[in-house]
Amino acid sequence: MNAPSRFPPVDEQLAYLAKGAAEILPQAEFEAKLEHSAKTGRPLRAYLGVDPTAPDLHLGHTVVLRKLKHFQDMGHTAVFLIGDFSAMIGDPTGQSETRPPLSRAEVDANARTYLEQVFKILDRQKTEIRYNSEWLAKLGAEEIVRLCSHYPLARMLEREDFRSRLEAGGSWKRQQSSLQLSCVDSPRLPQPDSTLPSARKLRAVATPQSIAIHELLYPLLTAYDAVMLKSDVELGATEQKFNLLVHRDIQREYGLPGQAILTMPILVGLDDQRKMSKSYGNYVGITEPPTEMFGKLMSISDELMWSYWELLTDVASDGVRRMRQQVAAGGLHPMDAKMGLATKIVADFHGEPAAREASEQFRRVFRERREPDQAPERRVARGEPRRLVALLVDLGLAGSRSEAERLVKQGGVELDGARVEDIRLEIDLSRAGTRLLRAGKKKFLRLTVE
RNA sequence: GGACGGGUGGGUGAGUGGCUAAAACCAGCAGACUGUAAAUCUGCCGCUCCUUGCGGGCUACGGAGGUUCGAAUCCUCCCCCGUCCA
Repeated sequence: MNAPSRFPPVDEQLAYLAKGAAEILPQAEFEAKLEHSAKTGRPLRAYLGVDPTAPDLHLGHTVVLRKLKHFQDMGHTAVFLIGDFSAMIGDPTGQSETRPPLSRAEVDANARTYLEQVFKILDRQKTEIRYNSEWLAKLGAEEIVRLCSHYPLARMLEREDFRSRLEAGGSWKRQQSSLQLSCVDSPRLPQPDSTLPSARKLRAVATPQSIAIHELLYPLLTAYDAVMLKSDVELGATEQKFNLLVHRDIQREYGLPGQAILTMPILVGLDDQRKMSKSYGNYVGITEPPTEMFGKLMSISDELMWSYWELLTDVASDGVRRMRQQVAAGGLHPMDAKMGLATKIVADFHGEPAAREASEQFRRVFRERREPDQAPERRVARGEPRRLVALLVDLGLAGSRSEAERLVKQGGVELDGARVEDIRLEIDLSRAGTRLLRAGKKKFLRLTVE
C-alpha cells in the first residue's frame, strides 16, 4: 500500500468527484469512505457496469465514463465491468422499445468495440476490466435462489418502472398472459423541474406492458456483480438509481460494507429536448470526424452548453460557473465559450491538433463565409457532361433527384462559391480540374475530374 | 379459445367512394435573420421524366383478391396489434 499522500485532500476530491453528479447516496457515507481511503492509503474501488447492447458510443455514454475517469484521476481504482452476461437478459430500465435478446456473438462484438472506444477516456493502464459472465455464467440454481431470498418482492415492485406498469395494467391475468419483454419508455431529463412536454407525452402514451419474472432478476444478478467486485462506489446514469441501490443492499446482505452510489444526469441531445440517443438522431458519435463533431457541438443552444461543460469536460464546476458569469456579464461571448467547449471535446477524441484544425475550419467556413480548406474530396473519371442534380445524387449530397432539385430551387447549392440558379445546369466533366460543391449548410465536397 | 377495437406517408394522427400524393401536428431540409447558434419568419418535405409547368408518368394508406367509370374509403379471405372475457 502506498502512502496516504498519494491522494489529493478529501474536500478537493469531493468537489471534483461531485461535479455534475445528480446524486450521491448516502452522501455522508461516501465522504467517510474518501476520508478512510485518504487515511489508510487504500484507493476506493469505483465501478461502472455497462451492458454492451449497441456497438457505437456517443457523447451521452461518456458522461458516466468520464466520472469513472475522475475517480481514476484522483488515484482510485476504476473497474469497468462489461455486462456480457446481463446483456443477454436485458435491463428493464427505461427501454423505449422491445429489444430482442442479444446473441453471444453480438455481445462479444459490441464488447470489443466498446473497449476500444472506452479508452479514449479511461486510462487503459489503470483500468480493471471485468466481464460478469466470469461469475454469473457459473451461478447454479441454488445460488440464484439464495440471492433472490435476500430481497423482498414488495421492495422490488416499488421501482418506478415496475410500479407504473402494474398500475397502468390493471388485471394480473393479462400480465401473465403476455410473455413480452417490452418496457415503458420513461425518459428522464437532467432537471426534473424542466420536464418537457415531449417526455410527458411519451410516458402517458406508452401502453402498459407485462412484467416477466426475469426482469425482476436483472437487478439481483447485477447486484451479484457488485458483491464479487467488492466495490466501494458504483456509478451510473440517474435511470440506474434503483439498480444501484439494490446492489448496495445486496452487498450488505452478503456481509460487505455496502457501496455508495453516484448517479449522473442524462445528457440532453442536440435537439435541446430529448436525451441524446442514436434513434433520435440528436447525438454526436465519439468516432465522428473532428469537423463534424465540432459543427454539431456548435449547433447546441447557449443554455445547453453549460450542462455540456459540466458533463463532458474535466473543467471544475467552479471554472464553469465563472465562465457562465462572464458570459452573463458580457465579458465573454457565448460563441467563444462554445467554441472552447467544442475544441475541448474534439481534442478528447482526436487530439489537440485536430481540434485546433476543426476550430480553424469552423471559423473560416461559417464566420468568414469562406470555403473550407479541407472539404472531403471525391474523384471521378472524365466523361460526358452531367446534370448537376444527377451529380449531387451520385456524390451522396442528395438522396434522390427530386431532393437535389428541391435543394437547388431553394438556393442551397453552390458551385465554386456561386449559388446555382439553374436546375438544368450541366457540369462539364471532359477536362481535368477541381470544383467545390456545397449542398446545404454543412455539406461540402471537392470534386476532382481526372 | 370467445367478444369487441384497430393497422394511413420518418412519428403522432385526420380522412368512410371522385375535389386526396392524402388534413393537422412533430421531426427533417432549404432560405432569411444571426454568433453555422437558439428563438422567429418563409418555403419545401414519395419517386421519376422533360419543353421546369398551378406539366407528364409511376408508386403509396397491413397482404392478396373482388365490386365500381373511379377505392385509403365498399365486399371476401389472410396476416398482425390492442382491449376485455376465459
